[in-house]
Amino acid sequence: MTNRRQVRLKNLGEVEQVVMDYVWSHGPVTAEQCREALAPSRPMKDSTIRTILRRLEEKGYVAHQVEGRTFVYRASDARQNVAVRAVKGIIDRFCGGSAEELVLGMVDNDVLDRKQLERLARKIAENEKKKPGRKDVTE
Amino acid sequence: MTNRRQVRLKNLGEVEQVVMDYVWSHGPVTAEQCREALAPSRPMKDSTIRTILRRLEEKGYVAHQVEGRTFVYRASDARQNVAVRAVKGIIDRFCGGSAEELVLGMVDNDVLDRKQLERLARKIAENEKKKPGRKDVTE
DNA sequence: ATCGTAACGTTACAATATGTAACATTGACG
DNA sequence: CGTCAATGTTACATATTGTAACGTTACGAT
Repeated sequence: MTNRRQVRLKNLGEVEQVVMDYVWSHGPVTAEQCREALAPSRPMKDSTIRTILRRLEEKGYVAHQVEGRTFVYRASDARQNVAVRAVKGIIDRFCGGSAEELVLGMVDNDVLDRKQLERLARKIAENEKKKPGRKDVTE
Repeated sequence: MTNRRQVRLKNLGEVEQVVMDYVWSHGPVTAEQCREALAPSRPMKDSTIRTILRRLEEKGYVAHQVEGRTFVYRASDARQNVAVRAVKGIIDRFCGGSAEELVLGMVDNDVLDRKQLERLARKIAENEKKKPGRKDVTE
């Protein structure tokens, strides 16, 4: 069985978030590319962006590989999976593990409307017919 | 229409989380009650717990009212609503606002399984017929 | 009225997290 | 061999979080 335990990702600071957004939307980048791209809205010295990237790597958000003699950073995991893990953390901390209650709350709070939820249910159901029994634990 | 903008709640530290869990599960408490209840697992000096509660109030998680000459603290909002707001924050930061995508990801990651989702859809649909436009989460 | 004490007010301090960056080293290339 | 790009190392200010000492105040018993 695959390892279910996901590393608890630490929270991101403001700039760290900005950098991650860039990495997620642009794919593998070097520190310099990153710096230049963010310069208009967020001017940073070379060493600054490198520190950020290094810390993001320590936190597990990105990984780098050496290409020639430059570091190319890429996201360790898709944005959405990170989001899901973050939500998982919230569920553990606030809801005693009940995701169902949370989603119910999301509907009640208009984070997710009924139409969306129903559409989701249908979509999932269809998907289920085509490729049945994907890693589902129910019975 | 009522104000939809909720104050962005700051994250909780470890002890802060513990204290909030206590307040959420036991209702209004004084600093002393809180201290005594948590003492077994988390011994704290009187001034310590009071500092925590004060900070929680600054962060908007609790509010106090004076009862005689004691402060009685109570949660400003139900645990579940806080969870939902936290998730909302995640959606903004990671998913560009798409809650639907997030929930889909939750299904893919077994945070929420298909049966739960379908049950939710049904529940919501039923509820919709009886009292359309329900609001508020009963904790 | 006085005083002990419960309850709050104020201030502090260490550890960590976060943003920002200077300065040092090193290796490929002209 | 020297330059320069790219990385390595170290620093430092601010904010957050956990923990707590010390100060002030006023209710209630004597």
